[in-house]
Amino acid sequence: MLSKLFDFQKAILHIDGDCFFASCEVAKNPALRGKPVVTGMERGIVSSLTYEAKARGVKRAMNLQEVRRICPDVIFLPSDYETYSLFSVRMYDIVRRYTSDVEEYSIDECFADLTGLQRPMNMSYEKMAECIKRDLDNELGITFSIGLAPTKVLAKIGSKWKKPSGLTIIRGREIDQYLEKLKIDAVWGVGPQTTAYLNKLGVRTALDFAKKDEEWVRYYLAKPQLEIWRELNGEVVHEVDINKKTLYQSISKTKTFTPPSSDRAFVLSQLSKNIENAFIKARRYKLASKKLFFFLKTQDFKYVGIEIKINRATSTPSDAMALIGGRFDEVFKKNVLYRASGIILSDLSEHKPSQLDIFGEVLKSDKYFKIFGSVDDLAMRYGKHALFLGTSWQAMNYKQHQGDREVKADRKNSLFQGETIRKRLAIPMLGEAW
DNA sequence: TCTGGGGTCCTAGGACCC
DNA sequence: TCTGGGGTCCTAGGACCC
Repeated sequence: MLSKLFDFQKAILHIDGDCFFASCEVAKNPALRGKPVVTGMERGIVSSLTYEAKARGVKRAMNLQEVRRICPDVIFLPSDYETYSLFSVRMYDIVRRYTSDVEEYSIDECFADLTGLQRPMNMSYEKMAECIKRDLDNELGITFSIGLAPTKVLAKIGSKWKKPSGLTIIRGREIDQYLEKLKIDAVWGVGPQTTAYLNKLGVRTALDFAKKDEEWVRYYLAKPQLEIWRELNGEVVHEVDINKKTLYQSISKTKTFTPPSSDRAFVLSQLSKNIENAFIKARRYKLASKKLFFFLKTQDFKYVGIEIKINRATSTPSDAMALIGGRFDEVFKKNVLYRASGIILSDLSEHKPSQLDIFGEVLKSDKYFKIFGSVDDLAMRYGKHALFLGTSWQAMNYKQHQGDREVKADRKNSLFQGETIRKRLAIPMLGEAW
């Protein structure tokens, strides 16, 4: 009797940790409970914040000084991803006590499909949602907001409906009541561009959109929006996907430097450092890349970059810098101010020991691979960037100015040590050529 | 939110082939 | 040289998400 409408429909749960990172910190250290806690210290920018901090006017992406000014007793902590990941795994495991149909959507969110479980669990869907929430809140010391609805898009709306610590059930018959009060841009998958476009077409609320007929949607919009439209109308398009996300499709590293610069050597060294960091990550996951995209971001937020394809996948920055260095000037222009540089590694594959080829390139590349194996070992012992490319030198020693404060570039060990080791291993000063 | 960083997926259009 | 039609693959760029 409780959920007759669900008999013909799916029962999808969306579970969302409330201000997850900050909540993990509080759960880890109960003395912080009730205080304005913020994470993101390592970047000097607010990443996650407790409701106490929010109540004081702190917002995401706010910088350290600003936060200190409006909330002097703030507790600003560095991000601790290891801990957050542990909480994340515990969250998934608790939900899996009820159903194996769990999609690990992100570190603080998951979907679960409860369809057909009332008999085996001897519980209504509502009751299951309540139990899951109770277990999560009690066992993790973090509150969660949950949506229960016939589709993923609607379940997302449910979990956002009442925060923090809400449980919102959207039954098939009640969908319109919710959509009526929801602005279109609050729908999952509808961003600023689509919102502006839909507004122009007279669509303001999620209900305005859901009430359009299919022809209208097909005429004015594309596949992703058509799918959202279906889901808003209670039709399942996006199944809960229990397959773990496997390999990365891409690995990227970007860094903004302040103030912006038009100094070629400086900008190149920033890029070089990003490239090193990207490959450190690639090697950690035993991945090699065949496609490099490097870019610069101008002061007016335009991206300029070039894609370079490689015949043989690489996992070392030396290979990459050899290619990118030669083409850097196709992107870098004199007298232009740049505010960031970045690299995206894609076309990733598992790094395999290579075969010899007739050009000798492989030998050279393999040598680099071995060297960077040693670099990673050294990093484990002495800290990240104990050793780095000559081209990254400037970036490693660069002190960022942010307001009146100096932020040291992340360099834990003395440059001298790095330099010495670099010379001993005869890693070429790639920067010299450019 | 005048803009940090790391990702994924979709699509239009060109190249090339039969 | 001009004429059809259809398929696949790739790329560049856009849009969105956390």
